[in-house]
Amino acid sequence: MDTDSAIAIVDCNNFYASCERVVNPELQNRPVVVLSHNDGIIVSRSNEVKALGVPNASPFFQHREILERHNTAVISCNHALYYEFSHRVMDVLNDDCGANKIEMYSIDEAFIDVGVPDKLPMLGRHIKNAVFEKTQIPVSVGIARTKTLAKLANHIAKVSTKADGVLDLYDSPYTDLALQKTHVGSIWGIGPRSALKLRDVGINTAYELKTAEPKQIREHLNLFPARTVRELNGVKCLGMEVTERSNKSISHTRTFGHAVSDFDEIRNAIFYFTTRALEKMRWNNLAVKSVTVFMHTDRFRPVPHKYYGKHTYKSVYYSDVTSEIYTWIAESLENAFRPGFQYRKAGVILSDLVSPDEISTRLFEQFDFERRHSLSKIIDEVNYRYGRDMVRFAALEARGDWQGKSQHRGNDSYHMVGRDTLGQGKKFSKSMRFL
DNA sequence: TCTGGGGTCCTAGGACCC
DNA sequence: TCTGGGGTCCTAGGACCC
Repeated sequence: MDTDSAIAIVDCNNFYASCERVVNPELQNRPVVVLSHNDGIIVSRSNEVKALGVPNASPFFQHREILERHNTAVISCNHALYYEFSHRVMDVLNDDCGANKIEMYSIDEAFIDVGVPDKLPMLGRHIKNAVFEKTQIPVSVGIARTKTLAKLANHIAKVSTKADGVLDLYDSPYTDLALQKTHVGSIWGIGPRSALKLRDVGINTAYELKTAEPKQIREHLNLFPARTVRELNGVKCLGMEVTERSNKSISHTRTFGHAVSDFDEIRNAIFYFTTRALEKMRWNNLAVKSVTVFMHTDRFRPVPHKYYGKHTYKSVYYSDVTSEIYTWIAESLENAFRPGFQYRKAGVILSDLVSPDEISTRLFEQFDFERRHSLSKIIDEVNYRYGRDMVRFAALEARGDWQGKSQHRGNDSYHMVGRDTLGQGKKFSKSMRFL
């Protein structure tokens, strides 16, 4: 790792809300919120909504009134749309920003190793302008010696009118001042729990954390915050992760529209989740050895009986064959399910993933395995081309009472765009995370 | 009435072995 | 009453991120 090179982080402002504004310009002059699945919580806010004091990731119903009073556009999330814009933004960064290396960190953020150019602020300004010109998505750019400091620079660039979206702290005399003005909980990697513990030992600002004894930090927190302290001091501890890394787990989980206690209904949901997760797994060319099924009762409101059920089935070999993995899931489901509870949420997690070339040959079953493997692939293909679950196994009941509803769906046409562009996303598939 | 979903990494502690 | 110590592997849960 080049210890001198500067790291920029480019972060899209209010990404989901910004995407919605690009495709619907009438939203430009209105406050905008984007809601999660089932319209449960707010996952993206325009600046106007932030100014109203509505926090991110908070339940929509708690803020409905104030949002309506301010004529806020309320929109159900449309992931296909955000994927599409994510690719567009990443393409600009790839082609047009003097990058040595790019790490796509999330759907709306990328770290860029920009080497050691003469005029970093000018480069930052160029990146911001280029992305906006070509995608209409506003971004902020933070530049520094380490990822943690770059994140801080970005944070300030977003809120400071003087910075106007670009801040360079690479060799800046203002770095310590910026750290003094920043609450320790705003530092990347320091969450609410750690911030409380640090407060107990008299550390409140990022600057106090920077100048703390690493040993003292290790005594109170764990390894990661200790690394954060060194990063605040300009020592690179977190490198660029440029190479594609395959997922360590793939999951599909949902909160039900209402409480469900019937086994068959839970079973339908679980097999539906499994099917979605397996599609994603095969799309990423992976096979699985461990599957987990879980279900639990309502976390937020009192129920007669609480229950958190979970079971992991560990196979002795890997597979990517739907019919086979269904039998593992069925066993986990039987183990995790207890009758008599009001379930509110359930899910499936695939872990212990590996690419199929590494699957050891199963001599005695080889023929049958190959045959079923091809069948799974064919079903994926048909569903991809003609729509979800056009072809499916008898175990899968696609629709059920358990499904919730999104009330604020807008134009659905972008769902097709998402499908068409799935392939182009491959090179960025490494650490895709979703809000 | 209405409280998300998809990830990663780290650690403490139990089980087991010699 | 006495009742090792060191190593490894596994797992559940915590913390964090977007």
